[in-house]
Amino acid sequence: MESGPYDAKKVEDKIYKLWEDSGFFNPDNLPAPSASAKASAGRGKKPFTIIMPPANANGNLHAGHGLVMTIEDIMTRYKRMQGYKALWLPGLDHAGFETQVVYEKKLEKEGRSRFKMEPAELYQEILDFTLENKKNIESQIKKMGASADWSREKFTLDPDIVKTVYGTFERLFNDGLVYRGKKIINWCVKHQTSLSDLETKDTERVDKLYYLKYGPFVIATARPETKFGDKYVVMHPDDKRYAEYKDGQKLELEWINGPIEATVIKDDVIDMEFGTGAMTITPWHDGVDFELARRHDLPKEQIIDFFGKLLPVAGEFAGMKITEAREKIVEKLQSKGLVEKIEESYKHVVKTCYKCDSLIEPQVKEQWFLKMEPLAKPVLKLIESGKVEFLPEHYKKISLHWLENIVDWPLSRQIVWGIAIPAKFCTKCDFAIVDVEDKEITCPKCQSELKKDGDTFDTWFSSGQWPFATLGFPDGKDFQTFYPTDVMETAGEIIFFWVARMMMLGHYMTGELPFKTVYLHGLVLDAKGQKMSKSKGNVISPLEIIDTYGTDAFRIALVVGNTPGTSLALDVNKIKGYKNFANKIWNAAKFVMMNTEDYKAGAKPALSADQKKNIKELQGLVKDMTRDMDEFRFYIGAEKIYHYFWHTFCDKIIEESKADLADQKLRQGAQYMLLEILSTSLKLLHPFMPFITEEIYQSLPVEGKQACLMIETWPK
RNA sequence: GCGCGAUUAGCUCAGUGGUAGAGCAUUCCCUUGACGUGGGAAGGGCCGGGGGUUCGAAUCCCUCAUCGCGCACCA
Repeated sequence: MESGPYDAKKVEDKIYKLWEDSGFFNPDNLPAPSASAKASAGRGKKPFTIIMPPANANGNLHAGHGLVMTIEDIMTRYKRMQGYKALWLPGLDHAGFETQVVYEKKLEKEGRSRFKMEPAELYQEILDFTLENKKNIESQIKKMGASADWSREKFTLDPDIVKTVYGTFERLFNDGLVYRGKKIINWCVKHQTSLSDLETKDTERVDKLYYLKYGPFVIATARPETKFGDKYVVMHPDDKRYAEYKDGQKLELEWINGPIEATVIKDDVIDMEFGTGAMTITPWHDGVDFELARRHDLPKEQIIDFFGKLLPVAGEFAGMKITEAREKIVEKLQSKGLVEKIEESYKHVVKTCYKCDSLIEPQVKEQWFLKMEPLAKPVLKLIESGKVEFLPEHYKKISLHWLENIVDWPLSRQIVWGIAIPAKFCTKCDFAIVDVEDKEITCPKCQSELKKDGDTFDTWFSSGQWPFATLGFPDGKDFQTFYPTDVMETAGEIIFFWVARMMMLGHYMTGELPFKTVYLHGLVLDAKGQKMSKSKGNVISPLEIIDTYGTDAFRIALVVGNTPGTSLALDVNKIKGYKNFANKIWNAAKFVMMNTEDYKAGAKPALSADQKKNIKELQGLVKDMTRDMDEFRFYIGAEKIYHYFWHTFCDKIIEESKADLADQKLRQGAQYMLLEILSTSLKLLHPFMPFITEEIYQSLPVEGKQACLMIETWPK
């Protein structure tokens, strides 16, 4: 060991290489567990599997990734040391929409636009960008010390993954679960694609509420620019104010661009308390209206195009952006005497795109949808019967609630960056077929020409199949060995996006839930508990932290006191504290080595009562910590070994051993005890701080050492 | 509107029925041979309020308050 303080930079890359060269990241290369370990644990070579959440290959590793890599590496290293055939399968995600958004920003900066590019050209550019970032992220994951099996690495666009995704789509289609529907979807005008409900967020806004005269009625609306096509006026059947008007009654009235014929509809979705209790409907641009029109079999007409501009139905306003049109339309209505009043500050909530904050324009569009209820039902039962464990537990209720109220999932995205939907439509009769082999040319119904679907899948459709797709479903050897996996560890934020869908798609395809335990971590926030963001300038970059404090310090700082599901306020002072701890470990090891140069490994020397007591105390810690690790309480296990190592081993045991070492009768016992405690502590610390513990282990003068600490047996 | 969390030392958080804990921060002392990235000591909390169950409550139940989040509605 070198003198001076611990220098992570000199150690980490070297040690990572040692591990990679050892081949032990690959569970197939792990040595059979020693007879004693096997007997005591009774586990033999049972597999333990974690599938890494595929990291988005569109930027650098952030602190959240750091946490994922740390927690999953801790689990993997712990199980590996316990003799399990531990597989941690790494992966990267093309991250469809997310990556396209990142790339579009880049294009914007360069003064370019995706809309001026050929799709194939855009795809190629994003592919190059993604592959470049993929390499980058991979090396950054390695920097975190991830003991993942890189020989099994998967990318969401790998041909075998795409094949699996297509197979799933085809099966869903054949089972009648995937259907093509002309339904209302969330349309992002900026990104020119539809989005699922999960990809939108609610934003509170203060707008004007206009009270407009609509024949004998007054209707309240915040969006007068959508009202051109409104030919139906709806009220509650029990509303006494409108008792004289009958369902289906027709009325002639003056509207924005002239006289129209309107029809009265009675429906009990109407809230009599709101506005005047009467409203007109715009089925093409409003979910509730769409549903109402469907129930009453009313026609739907598009008013706003996909770029947010008014269509010819708006007459003189056609071609105008809705934002400019609104005031002008109101002016016209006022001049016609059709405005009763304007409420100035109407507080309401609007849907916005979760990426660009622009207003979502509901549109009716032909899309592929996935029927969710039949997929959710069996999973609901399995969750209820406790077939999957949630950490923290309350995510169970949250998942059940979501699954019970699930809505169909729009799968189509109008972006190039993604897995193409393997479907075709008839150019004449619009009949849709799934054509995975890409060989159908004519419509099976009318023999007309078929056209390829130009859309791509929602990226979560492919990542939702990740656990079984990565393992080579249906007949790969790994699938037989490692599926279902043990733990799914990911961010609580994506419980619906990802975890719930993996359970549904996994169960549908394989008949089994894809994992037994769901461990959900919270957000990594800055020291003040604020969300990290570039604009706030409070982003903690893992790479800079690693450079300054070392990976081990970063890792344990991420874990101590971080209970599952709870956000973590990450303070550099905390990391600094653990850097000091790394140094403490280094120096304690140095002390032990300096004082055991003449130690003769072999027969166990006689120990004094104090020496025995110290070893016994350590065994108590081992027992405690093993239970903490088994129950996923890494936050407390890490703290225990930290506290023990520093304040018991260093402050008390080492100090007291100095006298023993000077006494020839006690020296051998002291040496034995120090080495025993040090080597056991290194094992206990290894999952949290793999680099420094491995580095010390490599020069430890003990018998029966393994090639590396990584495959040592977890103490008993 | 419904639901889910949180509320414990200055800060960040552990602790689910048995005499309040950790880390950081603070104060004082120590130029001791592994380490000053260190050592020793100290101060600091009616565990959000109220009520209940219990021999005993930070912990279980009810209720209120504040903060955060999710879902639904939103003409």
